Amino acid sequence: MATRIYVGNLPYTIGNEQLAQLFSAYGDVAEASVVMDRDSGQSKGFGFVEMNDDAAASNAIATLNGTALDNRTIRVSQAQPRAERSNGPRRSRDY
DNA sequence: GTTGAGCGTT
Repeated sequence: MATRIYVGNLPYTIGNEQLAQLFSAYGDVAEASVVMDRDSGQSKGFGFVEMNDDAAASNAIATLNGTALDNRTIRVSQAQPRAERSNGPRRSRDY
């Protein structure tokens, strides 16, 4: 089972590899990505981590949630499903 | 700075 984790309130100094290493301490990280702004390339302040072991993921969430990283108190929780990028909600012609 | 895209214009 894979668990996807949302990590919010991240410092802009955090990258996807640092995020991966942060969570890899609690279990095997399948995927880790910090959301970057497409235009500026800067971190949006949050990211996502996917772990194969849901127990390790839950442990990582419980441990890392509410902890201060750099100078920010990060928010860690299970991620919500993301919109489909192939056929997302079109807002052109919003009636 | 708090839930991810991409779009090249439909």
